[in-house]
Amino acid sequence: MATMQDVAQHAGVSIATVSFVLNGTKAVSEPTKRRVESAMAELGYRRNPAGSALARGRTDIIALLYPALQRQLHATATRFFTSAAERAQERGFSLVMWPAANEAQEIDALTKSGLIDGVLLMEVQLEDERVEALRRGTTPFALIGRTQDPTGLPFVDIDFEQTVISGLEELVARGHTSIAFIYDHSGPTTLHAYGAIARASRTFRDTIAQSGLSGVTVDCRENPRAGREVGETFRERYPDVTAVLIMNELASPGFMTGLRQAGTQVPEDLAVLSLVSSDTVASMSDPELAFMRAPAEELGRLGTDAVIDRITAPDSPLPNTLVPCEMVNGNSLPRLTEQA
Amino acid sequence: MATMQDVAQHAGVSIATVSFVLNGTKAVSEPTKRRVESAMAELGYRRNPAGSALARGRTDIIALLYPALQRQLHATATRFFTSAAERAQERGFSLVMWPAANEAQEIDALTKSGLIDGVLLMEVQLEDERVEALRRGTTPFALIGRTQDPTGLPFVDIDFEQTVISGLEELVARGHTSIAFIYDHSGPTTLHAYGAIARASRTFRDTIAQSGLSGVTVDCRENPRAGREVGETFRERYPDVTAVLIMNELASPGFMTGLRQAGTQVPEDLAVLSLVSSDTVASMSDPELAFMRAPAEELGRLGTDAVIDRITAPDSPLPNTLVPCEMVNGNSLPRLTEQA
DNA sequence: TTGTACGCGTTATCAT
DNA sequence: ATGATAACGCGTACAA
Repeated sequence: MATMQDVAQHAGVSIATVSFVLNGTKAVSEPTKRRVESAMAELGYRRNPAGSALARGRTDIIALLYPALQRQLHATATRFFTSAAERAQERGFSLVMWPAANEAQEIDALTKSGLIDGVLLMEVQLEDERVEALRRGTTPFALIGRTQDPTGLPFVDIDFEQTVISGLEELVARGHTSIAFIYDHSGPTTLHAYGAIARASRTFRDTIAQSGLSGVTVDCRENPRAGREVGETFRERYPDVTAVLIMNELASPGFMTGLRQAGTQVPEDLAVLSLVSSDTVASMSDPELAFMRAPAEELGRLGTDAVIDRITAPDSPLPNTLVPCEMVNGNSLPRLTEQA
Repeated sequence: MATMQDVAQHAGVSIATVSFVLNGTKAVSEPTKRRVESAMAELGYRRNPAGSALARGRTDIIALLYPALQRQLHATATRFFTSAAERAQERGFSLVMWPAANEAQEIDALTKSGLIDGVLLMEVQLEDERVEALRRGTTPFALIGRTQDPTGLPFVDIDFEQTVISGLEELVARGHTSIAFIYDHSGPTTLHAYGAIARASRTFRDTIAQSGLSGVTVDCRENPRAGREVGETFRERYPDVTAVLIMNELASPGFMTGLRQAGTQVPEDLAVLSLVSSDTVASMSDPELAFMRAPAEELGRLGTDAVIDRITAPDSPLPNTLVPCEMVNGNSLPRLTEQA
């Protein structure tokens, strides 16, 4: 509750001097600096954010927008959040998770509220009205993910193209030539149609075509029950397929359960590789899933850096970093040595 | 960006009048009220939160503290968050999820920062230094959960006692007399030792003793892999047990997988009821788990109401509401009619 | 190097 | 019923 005024009196200096040592705004002689600092310590002084915000026109608060109301907040998203928050703190900002904000209207309300200096948007769709809303506005922002044409937008994203290619290589290295790709097809009419899926599925199709492999795509909604249904009929519907890439973290445990239910052995009858997943979910299945781990921590950090850079240096170049997933071995793929 | 000054000029009134109509502080004649309101609309005026916070000494921001860094943010927690945020908005507050804050020190930093009017604390342990920190401080708060002796603390919580009793009744009604209770025993030395587990396990023991049933408790860490290990050896280690209560959402899918791996049929060989869980996780297993659904939405609302009441009416009685879980049928219990 | 003084946007008191 | 105006706590020209 002590104010700068109190500190100034206690140290026998003016309020301006206190501000200078607090913010490093101007040089202050060592002795006075010490006096001020010990006065602050004694009084337990803390800067009042409201006063500071009013004077500077900034709050140093960043909102992480995640459409949790519709999408399940899965383990991967948690890792984004915590790493982003840590990085923000390192740079003197508070990053908090802001609820809702699924629609452009809510974005406008949030940005115009003045409470927020910047926005970090997750789960970006190919066509995303929230991105348009941010673009129209003046609040600094960055995307974790990207729209169809991210030109002129600051973003960091998973390198889905590279991830799918790497995943396919893992399968091909094990001799597979008939491969299925499972993901949620619900399409651009739903919230789930984010760029991740569009980019990954396109890469799958292109790579399959170029390499003379045989590939099919299989639809599966993002919940365990849907995964189970697909798993139960998979062998029957796709008898020639020997390997699966599944990019659907929430459905993957169900899928594995469904396979087992139908007597399909993994990896003997079917090899499975889960794309863009996490240790927690991968280890729910038996056998434990081999998976490509989402680089959540790194993207959280990079995303936070991107927003803060937009805030503090609006003229800095737009970041557009892509980070691939990292392969983690499980027991749902045959061992490579068998083929080598 | 329009200020009250702008609105006042536009409407031909004083800045004070604008404030009055904005806050309903004092009566204003209909005609002037209209003029002011249309001026606000035209200019797209929005109150500046920093200015307001400075003048009122309040920010109208509530922090939801969840130790996401150590604990997985599971589906149930998401439901808490969204319902709490909704309720806060209805009452004119912003509720945001604040990262970290696992330790008393972080609580102090947060509450003294002045950014926050109130705190809603989740995952409360029986002995919780964070609660002590809140108690020492002056920031209004409420708990979702409770400590060993919650006297004098504002809290809302799941009625674990009732939930366990109801769960046992479901099993007894199906003729089971030898029952296991699976949960994480890691104990008071870890973060996981929160009141939920302590209360539930005590109730289990007490009820078993009083009713002449046979019961055992089984340790299992909160991750799918641990669940699987327990599942794989369960039948062998506890051949007489015919029914299981499992209060460990993260481990439950692994447990079911482990049972199946070991050839243990559910519910024929073993009936399973998951306590304090969610649809998403319950439906990951096959057969789908019968479970007692955590009343997350209701607790989120009640918790938010509790904090806001502490803020706006510090003399109001301390809330201490308990809400039991609701039974949801799955396929992991035999049908009741078989026994009736 | 340090101090004075004004402005940031709102709220609330005290006049009128 | 409405208007002037003094806080609220901090940042920063501008002065000294």
